[in-house]
Amino acid sequence: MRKKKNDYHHGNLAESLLDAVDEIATRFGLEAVTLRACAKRVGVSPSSAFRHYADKRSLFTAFATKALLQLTDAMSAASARAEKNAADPFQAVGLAYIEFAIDKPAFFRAMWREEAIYSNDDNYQEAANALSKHLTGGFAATLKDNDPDSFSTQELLAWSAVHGLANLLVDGPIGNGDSRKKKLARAEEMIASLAPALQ
Amino acid sequence: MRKKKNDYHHGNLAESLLDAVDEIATRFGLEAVTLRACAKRVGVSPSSAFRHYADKRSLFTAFATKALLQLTDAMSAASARAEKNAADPFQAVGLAYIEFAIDKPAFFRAMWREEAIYSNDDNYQEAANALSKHLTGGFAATLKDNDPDSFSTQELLAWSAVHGLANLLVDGPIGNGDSRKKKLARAEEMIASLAPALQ
DNA sequence: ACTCAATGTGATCACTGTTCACATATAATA
DNA sequence: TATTATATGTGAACAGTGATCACATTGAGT
Repeated sequence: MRKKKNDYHHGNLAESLLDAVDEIATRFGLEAVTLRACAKRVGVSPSSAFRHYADKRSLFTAFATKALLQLTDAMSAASARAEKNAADPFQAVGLAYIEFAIDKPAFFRAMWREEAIYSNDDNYQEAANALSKHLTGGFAATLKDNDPDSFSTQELLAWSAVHGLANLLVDGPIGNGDSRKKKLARAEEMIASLAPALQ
Repeated sequence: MRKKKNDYHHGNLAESLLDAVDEIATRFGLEAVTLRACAKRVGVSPSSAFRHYADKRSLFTAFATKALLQLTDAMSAASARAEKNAADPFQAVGLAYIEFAIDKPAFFRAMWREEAIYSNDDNYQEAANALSKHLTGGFAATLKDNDPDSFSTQELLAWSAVHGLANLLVDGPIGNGDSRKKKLARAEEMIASLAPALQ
């Protein structure tokens, strides 16, 4: 969204660049995301990006941070919805996690890519901690939880299973040709089968 | 290993380049792996790499393939060892998977990086299938298995949990400062806790 | 109306993957 | 053994990349 008259100042470049990352990554893959391509897509000169991000890695860090926040929101929403519907909350939250990975693979891929981001960035860590807290708090308050500040074995198992399937679906040999619906059905099965280990 | 007298022909460039990828990725991360850096490390001109790999992505594909083979071997070995020692075979195989991820993060990261490899490459697919077969065959013959050609829910759960924890350890917020021993202990706990879901 | 900090530009740099004509070594053949 | 053919390595180039910096343009606060 540029202003009408004066194109010189964009007005919302920092955020728009993140959108550009999303669009390019979604269409051509994260590897194809180029600072110049993002700038061009936003309609701005390449060097202008550096007024908002120190370097490419910083841009990716902001993108990953956004991903963490979105996922946290999705889990909260799923948890609330399940509570209202008296549905199984762990099933709902776990499914939301995998749904996010399937629907927004660019965000999901960027989220934990240690090598492409500054994982000690303040905003990033804050978002990561918020997500972790969601999980150590009993996987979004769906599991019994003794110590809210560290992962119990069961919390770790729950996260690992969900995170693992999400990864296998996005970047692995599982469900390659399958429809979204089928993938989610598969995920639902898997999560359900986990129940006996989460008593 | 160069010949002594005539440096002109390297003799084993294709394989040596893969070693260079490993070394550079292990030291500085996969993102830092550059064709020119690999060539320099091997002591050869940058363009010579193209006699053996069509492009950088092909080199990465070969590297990922090597990773798949190594992981398959490690799982086989663990399975055999467990059988000999009458130890729990699933525990052993799952732990071998995570051990591989911890000890060879460069290989583990490259293995399924859909966007950086040609995942339809013949050799890659063959190696991926070999690994999958290991798993659909009952997670390395440790789980009861009805259909060896597809993943049962339990097989999928087992792989997801192990794969997920491996990813969280390598590229995630779990066990960041922890020692190798502590990470493996954590993994062992998690795998053990999975047992009730694998009946 | 004027200043000044914030934001965008264009030229330029070193480095990257890639190509290609050419150089060199090994293997095959005569 | 001498000669050829094939495989392998080289050096100079190319366009595209992230990054820097002096400069241009703007809008907010005085």
